[in-house]
Amino acid sequence: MPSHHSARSRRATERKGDVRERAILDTCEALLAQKGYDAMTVGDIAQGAGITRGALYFYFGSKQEVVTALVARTVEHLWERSRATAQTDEPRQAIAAAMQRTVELWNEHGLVMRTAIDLSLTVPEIGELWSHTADLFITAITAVLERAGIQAGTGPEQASAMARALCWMIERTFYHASQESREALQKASSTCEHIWLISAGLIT
Amino acid sequence: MPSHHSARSRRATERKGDVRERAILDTCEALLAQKGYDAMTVGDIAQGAGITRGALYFYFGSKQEVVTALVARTVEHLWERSRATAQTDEPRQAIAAAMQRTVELWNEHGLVMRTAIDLSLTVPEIGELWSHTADLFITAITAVLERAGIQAGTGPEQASAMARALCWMIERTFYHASQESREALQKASSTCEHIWLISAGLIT
DNA sequence: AACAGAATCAACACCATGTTGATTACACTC
DNA sequence: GAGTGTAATCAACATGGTGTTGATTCTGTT
Repeated sequence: MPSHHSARSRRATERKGDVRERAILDTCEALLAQKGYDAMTVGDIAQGAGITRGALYFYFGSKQEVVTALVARTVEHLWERSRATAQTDEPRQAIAAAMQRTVELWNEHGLVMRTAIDLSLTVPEIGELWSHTADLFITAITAVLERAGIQAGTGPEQASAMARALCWMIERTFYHASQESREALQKASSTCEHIWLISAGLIT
Repeated sequence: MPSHHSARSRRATERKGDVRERAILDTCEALLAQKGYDAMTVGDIAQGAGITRGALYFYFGSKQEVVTALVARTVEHLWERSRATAQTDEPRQAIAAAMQRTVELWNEHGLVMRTAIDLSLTVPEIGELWSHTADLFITAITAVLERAGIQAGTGPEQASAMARALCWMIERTFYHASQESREALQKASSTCEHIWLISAGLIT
């Protein structure tokens, strides 16, 4: 159990290890795209990063830890992006903006997001990360629904539960579409937006 | 590559191997519930079924093949059940019936269905089985939507695409709820039904 | 120069998968 | 009921990937 991550904070000059760590994560992302999680071996990652397996285990405790770090890095982006988005008052605009942002996120990070979803069950840490991310989205959707006049509350037909279902709809639809093509993703986005609008009672 | 599955059709008296095969699948299902796919080893399955690893490899070519067979067995049930359901003309009734049936399916086979979904990416055969199953549902949902007056067609806001999104919403919502409890499942069902009804324009 | 800690690697131990070849149980023919 | 082919079984092996260890080299600091 290496103590790296605890005190890796600021440092004037970038440590050599930080470069290596980035190289490892980058390679991991590339290999994930090429061969998928199972087929990708620790040796592959090390080789891709230009070091030996042993050296890799100096930075990360296990294969899962590498992927978890990669997911964490990506998820950080999502949060950042979410915060940056201004909260619009008008529900219709808010929905359009949210969907637009989601398309961008999946276009950029679709691969890692899919991997995160796949590993949520088997790697508890990743499950944690992802469910936290989902909660952010669900909260946002809930707010929009309530502003659109949907009754607040936790009953099965009230804002909170509906937001949850809509969130899963978007996740899964984008998950599949992002495997296809950008066009599929765009089309999927339209469909989800449409259902969201209807559910909010904003169109008939 | 054993030739079992090709000519295993009818036989007056049940072969000993058929019993074993069932025992293997049953054990696999139990272990899946206990430890999950990764933690479950071929040795565990064999032991649970009362045979050695070698014997297991006589019946199945690999760990993945065992799980695939288990998924196939379960999915068979789904299809059967789907066929058995009478097609109602009245959309509201059709939707209620479909959701009711879906709750039952997830109550009975939630574990295997979750595993199927998880392994869809990594095990192509399972992906095939599951996507075929999903197509059945999507077709059924499409039919209901059209009967309720949603415009037919493949555009992003027409019946087919909407049905797909609704299907994924149901799949994912039930996937999560079935990990919680029967009550959660029931509540999730209400929410999904509600959104489906709204999307079909049957309630405001 | 000398020391500390960061970084590296070759070699090893371990465990799960899948394979092989030899052996036993079973059903069916004559 | 002896004989024969096929179904079923298993112990032993080969392979390959993971994670560990201990010794060694680099790099910055005083």
